[in-house]
Amino acid sequence: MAQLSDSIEHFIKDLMTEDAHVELRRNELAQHFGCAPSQINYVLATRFSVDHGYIIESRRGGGGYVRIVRMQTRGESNLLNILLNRVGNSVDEETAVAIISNLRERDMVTDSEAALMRAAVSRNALALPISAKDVLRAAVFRNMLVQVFKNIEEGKRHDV
Amino acid sequence: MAQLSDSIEHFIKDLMTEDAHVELRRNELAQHFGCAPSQINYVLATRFSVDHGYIIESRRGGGGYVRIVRMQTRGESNLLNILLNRVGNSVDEETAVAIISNLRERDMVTDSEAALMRAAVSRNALALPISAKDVLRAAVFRNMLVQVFKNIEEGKRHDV
DNA sequence: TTCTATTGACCATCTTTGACTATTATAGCG
DNA sequence: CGCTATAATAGTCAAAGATGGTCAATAGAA
Repeated sequence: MAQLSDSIEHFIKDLMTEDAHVELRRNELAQHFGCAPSQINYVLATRFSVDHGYIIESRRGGGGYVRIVRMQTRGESNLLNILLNRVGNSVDEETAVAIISNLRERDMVTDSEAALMRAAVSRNALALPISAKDVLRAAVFRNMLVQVFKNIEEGKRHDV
Repeated sequence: MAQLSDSIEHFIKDLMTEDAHVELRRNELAQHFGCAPSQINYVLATRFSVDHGYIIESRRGGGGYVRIVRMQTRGESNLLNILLNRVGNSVDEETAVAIISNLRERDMVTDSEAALMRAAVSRNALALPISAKDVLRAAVFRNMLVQVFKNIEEGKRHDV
């Protein structure tokens, strides 16, 4: 069944056969397919999620865009999902630190990056008068994990 | 998608590759880009703020000008204190992002590190059912700032 | 029925413009 | 020379324009 969503999905994937990322105008794409703009979001959410190995970035306003970035196609994208799952909605510092060490051992982050991540999830960073520290840490950490994997795919690790 | 604002930003930064400051006529620049003069102010406000590491000086009337100066600091430990102070107990995302881009421009963090930091302070990371997001962001961010400087100190930036 | 897909109304964010304001230099006047 | 009018600049701010995001209701497929 050539659903609209499927067509849009294939259209985008065709655009990505060369490059690991595309940038497009949500409204243009919607117009091209004669559908509501929010349909594009639906496709992105259901077919280009982190689980599927993609990351979406976007910007509103004049000159706005939606960028779709493909992450690993091999075992590691699976690793990201495992880690995100492990983290879930709440992690303690010990676990987070362990995961970071693991990423370092796999050489997926540099020493500096690992240190930065530890800084962000440390007790100290989250020493606030709120009780949900683990929840918070998980939210921050998840975001950073996704970022790490995106960097790897974009080949941005060996910069400067 | 070279936005007008982006073009103007790059134009100005190109002018500054040599010198740490440029002086220009607002109206001339606006005419060069075929836009309203106030557009220039918009670019200055959004891309050349103090948090981005620039200072704007200007003068009206005949022979008026706009001068853009890249801030310089004596020694990095001093900068750390300035930034920690700036962050204080609460920062909004915009400011945090500006500071991160400032660190990047000074080549004090790599692209990956900057991206990690952005991930940690993003709205998304802190999308929690608590109201004190800015406070929280400040806490996380302060910790990362300290770490950045520590990384530099330890000479660990130029890692594989 | 239940899961997936579509749409539309309403929201958030970023950019660009224009009308109005503020400041400074200079030419002309007394 | 001192004052004033005018011209030449730049600044502010709010409105309009240009995008994209969310979510709940509805429709369609399995």
